[in-house]
Amino acid sequence: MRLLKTSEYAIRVLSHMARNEAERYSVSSLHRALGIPYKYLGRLMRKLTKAGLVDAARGKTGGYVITRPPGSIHLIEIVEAVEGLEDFDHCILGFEACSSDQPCPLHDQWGVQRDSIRRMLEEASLEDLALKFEEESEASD
Amino acid sequence: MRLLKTSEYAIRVLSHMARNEAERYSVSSLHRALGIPYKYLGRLMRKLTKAGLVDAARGKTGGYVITRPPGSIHLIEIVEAVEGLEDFDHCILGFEACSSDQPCPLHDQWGVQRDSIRRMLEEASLEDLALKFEEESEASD
DNA sequence: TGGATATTCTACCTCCAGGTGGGAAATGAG
DNA sequence: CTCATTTCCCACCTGGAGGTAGAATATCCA
Repeated sequence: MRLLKTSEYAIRVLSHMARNEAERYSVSSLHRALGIPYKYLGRLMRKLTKAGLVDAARGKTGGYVITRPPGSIHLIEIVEAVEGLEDFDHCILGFEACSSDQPCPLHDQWGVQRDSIRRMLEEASLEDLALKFEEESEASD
Repeated sequence: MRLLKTSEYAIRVLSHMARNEAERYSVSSLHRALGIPYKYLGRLMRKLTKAGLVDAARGKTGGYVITRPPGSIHLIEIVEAVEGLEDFDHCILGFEACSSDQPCPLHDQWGVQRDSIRRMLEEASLEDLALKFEEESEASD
């Protein structure tokens, strides 16, 4: 009952980048700021680039930038890009045929839970997260 | 956002066994009834034996039997025996320090979801599942 | 007593997430 | 031009989930 670690990483990276929308972040600066393993982070950023969430520039002044306004990027999109959403349609008891026609004993209950989680990820934007993080760092001053 | 396949297997096996509380089920009969890979199922049954959920008997009339009344065994116990409950205390954004004192942006929302799922698994017993399965097989007659 | 049927054990295998290492290729600064 | 900094691409390693193979051990029954 959790996201893949890579999805967690992706959300943390992007909400960090959302605090300065226009700034170019290098892998090494993100690594220093967030403590995510350097090499692994590089591969993750490439993945986010291919997914169109960030833009990459090589060379000395290169780095990554968010492609769209943070308010328009919701967590569900990040999760989808990194690990896909297949598991959100998965029966909690693993029955292939489970559906509203042929429901497993927990079908309805689990459906409510799953939709609720999905809605949470659909409604939370990077801007929301970035703002909350701002508040926290101000509070700790 | 799903249980391990092994937890799904375990729930299916045990709710099947719950339909005839006193019967001894061999691995091969469970394999035939449920389609779970034979050898893998053997290892799972050994695990459930060590967890105390079933009792094993060797030899010609041997097999497995549920140790306690199905109404007293809840899904959360099965999940705990197979995959543990660590992930149920895990921050949705993966922050180590995330707590009510130092909440991540989604801490409260995710807490509600997580507790709700946990409660579903705590309240559903093997007896409940077995009864529902009975209803289904009657309906398909 | 011996065979048939059952659990049990050890050892492997494949696949994927997570993580590491070495070097390419691109690009701006000096 | 040269060099440092960056992204990019390659191969590899580890651990765990899921799955398979073969034999050892225990028990009933004829």
